[in-house]
Amino acid sequence: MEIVAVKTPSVAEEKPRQDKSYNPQTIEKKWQDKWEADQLYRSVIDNSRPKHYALTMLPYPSGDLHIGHWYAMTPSDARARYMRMKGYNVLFPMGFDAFGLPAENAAIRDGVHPMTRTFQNIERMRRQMRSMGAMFDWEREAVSAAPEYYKWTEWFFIQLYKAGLAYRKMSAVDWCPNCNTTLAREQVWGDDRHCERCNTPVIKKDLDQWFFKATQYADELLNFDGIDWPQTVKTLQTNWIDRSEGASVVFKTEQGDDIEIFTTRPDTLWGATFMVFSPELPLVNKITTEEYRAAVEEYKAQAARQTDIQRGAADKEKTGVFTGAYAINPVNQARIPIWIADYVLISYGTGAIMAVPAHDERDFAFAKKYELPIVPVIQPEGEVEQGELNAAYIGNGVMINSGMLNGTRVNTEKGRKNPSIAAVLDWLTQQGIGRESVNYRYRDWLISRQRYWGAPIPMVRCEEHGWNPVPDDQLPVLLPEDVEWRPTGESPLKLHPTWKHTTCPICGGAAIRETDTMDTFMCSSWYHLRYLSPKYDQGPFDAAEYDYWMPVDTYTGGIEHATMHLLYTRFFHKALRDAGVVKGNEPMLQLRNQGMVLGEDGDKMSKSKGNVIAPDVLVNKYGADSVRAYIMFFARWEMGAPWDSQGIEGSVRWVRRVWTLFTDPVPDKPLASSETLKVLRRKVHQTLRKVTRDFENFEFNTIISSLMELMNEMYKAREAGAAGSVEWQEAQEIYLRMMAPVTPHIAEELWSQLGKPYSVHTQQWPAVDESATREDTIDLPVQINGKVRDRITVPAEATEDEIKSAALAATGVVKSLEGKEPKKVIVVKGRLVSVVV
RNA sequence: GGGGCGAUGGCGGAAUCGGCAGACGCAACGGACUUAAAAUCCGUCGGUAGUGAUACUGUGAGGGUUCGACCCCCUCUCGCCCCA
Repeated sequence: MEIVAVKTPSVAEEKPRQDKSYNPQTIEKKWQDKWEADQLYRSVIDNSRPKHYALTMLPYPSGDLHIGHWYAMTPSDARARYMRMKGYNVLFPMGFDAFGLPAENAAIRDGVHPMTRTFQNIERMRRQMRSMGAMFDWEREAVSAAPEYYKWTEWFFIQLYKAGLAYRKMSAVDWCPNCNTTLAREQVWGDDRHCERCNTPVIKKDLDQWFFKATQYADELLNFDGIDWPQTVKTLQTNWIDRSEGASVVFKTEQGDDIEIFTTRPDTLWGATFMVFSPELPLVNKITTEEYRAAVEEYKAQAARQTDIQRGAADKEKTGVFTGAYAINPVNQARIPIWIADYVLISYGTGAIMAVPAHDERDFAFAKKYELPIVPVIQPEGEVEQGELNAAYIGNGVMINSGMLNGTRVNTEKGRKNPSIAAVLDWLTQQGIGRESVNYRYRDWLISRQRYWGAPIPMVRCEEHGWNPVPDDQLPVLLPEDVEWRPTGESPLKLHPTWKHTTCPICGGAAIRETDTMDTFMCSSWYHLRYLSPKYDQGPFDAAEYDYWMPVDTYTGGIEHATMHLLYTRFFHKALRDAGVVKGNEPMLQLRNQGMVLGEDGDKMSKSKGNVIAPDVLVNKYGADSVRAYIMFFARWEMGAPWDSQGIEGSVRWVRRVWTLFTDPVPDKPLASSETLKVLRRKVHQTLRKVTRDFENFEFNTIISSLMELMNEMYKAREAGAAGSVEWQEAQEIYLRMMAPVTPHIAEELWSQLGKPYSVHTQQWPAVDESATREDTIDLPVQINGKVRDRITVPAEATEDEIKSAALAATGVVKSLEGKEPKKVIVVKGRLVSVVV
């Protein structure tokens, strides 16, 4: 018999918690319905108010809203609400990134059509999102898999094509044999180069594919002027593009074909004693001599098998084989052997390098192993003679063995800042041997996917007229609904009996449609534009809406998209700008990244680990307000942290204690002293100042702490008889307005119970009364040689001399000084007094 | 191997410009209420010594700058991310 140990939560645990009077289930439903009926969150153009476009990354409709979605969305929602109360006309839309592999893979598994599944999932997630109480304007919802959306994704493809930014090329691409599709470079992960979706190691495959000329924008993408983005994202994008300055130099081979190489160190050209080609370089076949052909073929086969391991890893032993061929070093006519080695990658530069073993570590290791010549061309300054090198020399010095450029200084600067490089660049140009050039690791964007569930690439090919875009009046090219799901490696659209047959837009003759679909990053590169006018059919967006709302003022989402979505969308915007479709240089002015919620075990949440936290269960148990509060409270937003099921109790208590504070009958007490009321008012305005600053800075956790602190003070003031005073009333009104962005439902309910006008969410954010925040007296610690020995209380406006004498007169100070004369007394106003003896 | 980010009580975290380290919360412990439990309320809560006031010590480790360092500088250890 099987023994099954299942941890089922007790029924009591799952049931909504009953409370005397606070019942989140009731009030949350009540206000959500009212807000919707009143269209409280409709955002319409209003030229009398400044606009604020707040955007949070749209989710993929995977089926259920995850706690991670809440973590991303509720603080963004709270801040959007805060901005609205600050007087901005706020747009905070939501939608779904609805094309993509998971739905199609599920269809292959169980036969449910991706469209059916996707739209069912969207319906469920919409419902779950409503329970969050977010201020999403659902009238502006956009779904990328809907024909009225992807019509314009196709249209954008055509605009880029017409602008000369889309082209078709046969190329070796990363191919996932499990997903049966190509992957962009950033969709290939890890040391073993696996597919980001299914973890299968990728292989290389040659296919004819569509690309966007993203590299044309490489330099502009490196410029982040005018946008407030986290330094880490800027660094990640900069490293991803990886611009390097150097020279392109043509080497002749004895077999006839020239080969151009890129080098960042043209000043070491005279030390190039051999060349290394990538095994995949087509030229290898041509130059390999008969004597070496067998060895070369064997090495190539071995290298191809190793695509799944780290070929270029620094700690890996370098291997390679000689091709039997020779090249001529153009600077000194030296005859140098050509090798192939797997540490030279076909994807970087031209797939071939000049090897300078004396001054490059990898080349040095290679030369030592295969006993190739090593010729030093940089001599450390001051040294006259070098023995045999036992390591590559990388530092400063002067050029030697370099003909007429001998004696030129070499430093460690890159590009023209290095005098030796500058001199060689000029010399190369003058001699016509090479030219100054810039190389990027960044590649053009591979758009084609051999899958069904994506936006069709709106191109047709005719024997006579080649590739042409589908005319605008025939857009969208609709996906056929009746397709076969067999994962064959061909696009399902290709196997469809009729779909691909069409006519040529030029001659009207028979033509064939492109049967690949677009990378879904194409859909998400412009969704912020579709939100502006999701039902508009004269163009991708309504120009009036664009002019009012764009650019996005605040964009929030995960940092994992740094080199993917966030880079694509910047490229896309710039390309559209040049195609005359949009204005401005950047789509999103301010970016902030949230961290990740981990499982309670500290691991990434996953179904297989069983550590997934379901927000629906929490909402049912505690109410959305408490869940929202805890999400904002439990970690630094940009850091994230493991979930803590016990920790949420603190936020639940806070919400309930606020309820009690506002709804319990006023205690029958004599009115509090004016001092008590003054202290209360001071705390209220100090808290308001802090909360305001924290909202500005996305510091959500301390917003909640400050509100908890103020609540504790209000409880004390209430005990002291503050209730009923003007100060108490002000405290209540400010408190609810501060709370409204965080816990919108309870704030609205208590606001209405106070008899204040609907809605709390359309109230002005309260203004800080700076005079109220000032303290009358201040406590200052007095340090003697850096150790706190006493504390003094002085009037807030005390002068430095008064503070000094008060400090020296303090009993603890006198005792510690033991009659010694202080050498120096430092008074830091409002902070402390430091006495040095 | 290179680059980036980080390390603060049992836990999550706070400390705005170099100025009282540990706000706020969780957990734990003690108490009140209750027939009892839950909930609620009050209190304690970095470590060591002490009945205690208090003293010493303490922000990954070691050093430096400074009247004063979680914060700035140098070296190192560990963790995460990106690139090789």
